[in-house]
Amino acid sequence: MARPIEFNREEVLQKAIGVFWQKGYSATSIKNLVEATGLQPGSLYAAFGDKRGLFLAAIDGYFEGMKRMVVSMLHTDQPAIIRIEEFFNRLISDSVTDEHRKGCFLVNTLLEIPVHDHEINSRLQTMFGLVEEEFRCVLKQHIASGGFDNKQSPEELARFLLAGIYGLRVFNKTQPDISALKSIVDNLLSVLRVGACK
Amino acid sequence: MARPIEFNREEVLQKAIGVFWQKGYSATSIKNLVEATGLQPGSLYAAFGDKRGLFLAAIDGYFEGMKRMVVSMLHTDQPAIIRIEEFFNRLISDSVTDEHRKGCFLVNTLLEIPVHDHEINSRLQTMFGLVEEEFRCVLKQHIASGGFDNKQSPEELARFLLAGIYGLRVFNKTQPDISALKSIVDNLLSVLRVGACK
DNA sequence: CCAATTATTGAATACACGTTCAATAAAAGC
DNA sequence: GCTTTTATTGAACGTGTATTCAATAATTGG
Repeated sequence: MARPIEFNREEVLQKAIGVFWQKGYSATSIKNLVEATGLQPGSLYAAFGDKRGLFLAAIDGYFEGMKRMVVSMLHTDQPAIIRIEEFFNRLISDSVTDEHRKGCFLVNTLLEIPVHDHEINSRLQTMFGLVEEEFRCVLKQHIASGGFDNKQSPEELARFLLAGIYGLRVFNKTQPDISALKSIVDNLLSVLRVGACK
Repeated sequence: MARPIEFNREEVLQKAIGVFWQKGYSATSIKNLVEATGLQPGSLYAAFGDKRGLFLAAIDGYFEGMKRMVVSMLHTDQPAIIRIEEFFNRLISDSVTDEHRKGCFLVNTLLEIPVHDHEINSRLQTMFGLVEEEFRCVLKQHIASGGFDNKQSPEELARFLLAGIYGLRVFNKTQPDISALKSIVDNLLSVLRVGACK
């Protein structure tokens, strides 16, 4: 027995993600968000608290999509090493497809927000930690199937691949060149095969 | 025959770099800069035009220091591969030393500023291009001295190392752990040695 | 149809922003 | 010492900011 909410929260959130993603937190104004979402300030504040609350919701919403992508690429029935290759191929095609070259919203946020902002940074740490764990898991499977010798620990390699993702996303900002990205990925993945030539 | 300037432009610029580096462009206010430099708004505007002008000067000033560092590490009389190793060791020690974990000012800026800002982005592209060229040069020397076979082009490897730097700088924001950084660098540099086991 | 309840509106608020500029101060030439 | 020139000051300006809130609208239960 009350007036019902007129907007779709998920749609509004996705539009807000788009704005924060493209402009960053500081450079995004409430006016930008009002225009992008079609909601008035009051409705935005009723739904998300304040600008920071909406930003936190945007981070979480973005990560949901990212997690779905990571899981869908890394939990197939193909050999572990192929799954990792396909993951990086997907990363490349997403990078070159994105005409605004926004990169990864979470990486952008990581570099924008000062380290003393623990609320945001611990969130990001958890999120990247989950991706790292996915890689560890796949790498363990790869090792279990005789992928490479035990000189290479899955922990170490997962970290290396994570840093590789970071490197690719930043690189794509300066040189959005598909063949350059491919060559970087080739070199990245060559590390996974080094055990084979001992 | 006029009143002389009272401040040291270089000192002021270094202080401005510090502020922009820590907070980013958008989140830095003129008030922040006034407090950090000790100059009043008018003097700041007389010396650098406006906020953006001061930011551009800050980028340039930062790159000067960076270039000096890169050249000093990469132009020694040691073997090429050792110079690259020492460069990355320096990168690690700088990363763990920096208590505010500000990372690289230029990488931060690259991710903050939208791609359509050509003035800033072309500057950054040039700067990173110069670093890449330094690596290419060292890698050519390494190849010339029989470092590895010709399957590995210096162009490709220089790009890979550049992406490696990006990866390390971002990684350090989430996990400022020296042993993790070292292991990433080990894996990075292992790519340079892969030709040896063919 | 009439409360009761909640959503929406968008003007209003208080403050922070980047920038300017008239007033003042400090040096040098004559 | 007076004029000229330029640097410094910091208040003032207009605009933009995030946020609030009284007024209004839409729905439901009685």
